[in-house]
Amino acid sequence: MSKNAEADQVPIRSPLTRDDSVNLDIIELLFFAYRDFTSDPDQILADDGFGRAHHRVLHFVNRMPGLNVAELLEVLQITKQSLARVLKQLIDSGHIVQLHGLRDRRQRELYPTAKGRALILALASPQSRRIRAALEEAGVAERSVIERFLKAMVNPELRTQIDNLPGAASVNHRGEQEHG
Amino acid sequence: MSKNAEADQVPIRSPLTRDDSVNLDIIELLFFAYRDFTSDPDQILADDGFGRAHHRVLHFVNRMPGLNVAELLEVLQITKQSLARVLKQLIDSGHIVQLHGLRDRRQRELYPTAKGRALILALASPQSRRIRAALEEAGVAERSVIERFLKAMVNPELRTQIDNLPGAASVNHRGEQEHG
DNA sequence: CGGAATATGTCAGCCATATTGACTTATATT
DNA sequence: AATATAAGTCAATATGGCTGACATATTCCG
Repeated sequence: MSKNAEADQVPIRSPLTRDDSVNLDIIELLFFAYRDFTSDPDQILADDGFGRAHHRVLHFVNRMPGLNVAELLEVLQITKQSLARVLKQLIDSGHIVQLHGLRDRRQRELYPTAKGRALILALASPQSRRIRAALEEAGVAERSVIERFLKAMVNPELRTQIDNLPGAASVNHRGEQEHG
Repeated sequence: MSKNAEADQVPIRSPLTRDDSVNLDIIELLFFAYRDFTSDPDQILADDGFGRAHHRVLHFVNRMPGLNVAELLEVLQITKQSLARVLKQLIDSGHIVQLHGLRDRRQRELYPTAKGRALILALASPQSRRIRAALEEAGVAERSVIERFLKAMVNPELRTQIDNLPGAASVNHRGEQEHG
């Protein structure tokens, strides 16, 4: 019953192209671009026995020092059980430290150490270089074009996450305004 | 000992911003954009008990019908063992069929069925819609700007993969734009 | 022809990252 | 004092990767 018993197992020989009403070029380019983009830091991370999950945690802790666990989970959109192992390793390795919240001692504020700051800079470096090279190579005069496009790709209800990042690109959309 | 015993477990309180010599905006936007971009098809895939790995296989088989297993592995940059389970399920479910190669009967040429073609279109639809909306919302007049940038993000030695795709965007670098 | 190389498939085990659900501990709120 | 909240933890499960080893069919080559 797992097999499909229908008669029409006929192979379709025509390639799906961009003219088939869907936007395959960019779909595909996003796949390739993101794959190679994320491959840069992998070697560096492997030296510490880390993976991409560690990278993301480290990134946002560096970006918003002092954020608590709930806020981090909100940004990453994962569960606390998923975060647990990764965060524990980053703390054990001395890349991140936890402090009790001042207002609320139940909360744990997460901060990078000098080691954690150094690592995220090392990880960002090749990615940044790749982006700079791509902008130049593609002849993109205004970086904001790319920023606006990428931001517009994000689910509207999650864009506040981006806006809340310190010094984040305050890229305006057309006709969209944030709500307090 | 696994713990870092150094004295400098001092929390760094200054956020890392774009001015810290690295290109954090776009790094971050790529993370958010890709996350939401890939989330679109997940619901549809789940209906068939599939995941993103199935999506990628289905995509490239639809894009280049008749490609063989080795070629597919080359494009996806994974091992045959990783591909095996996913491909088997897509064949069992009647989304993909295999034919013996004509020149070389050892090879298996992979083709989508009508069912497979229908599914990839269903998966591409929300992604395509998202891209179209983002281009408009960001006020991107020339789609080729985005295409050039994304392509330039790909490792040079892998760009031939993109160029070999049928009807792929023949995006020139260095701003020499031409459209279909 | 016969042996080597190749394309594919498969078995087994491992790892990383995610999930859900249930429960504990410390602290805050009412 | 009771309840709610923030965080941590244990257990089980799924997905999608990986390596290594080996089987089978087919092609290539001497």
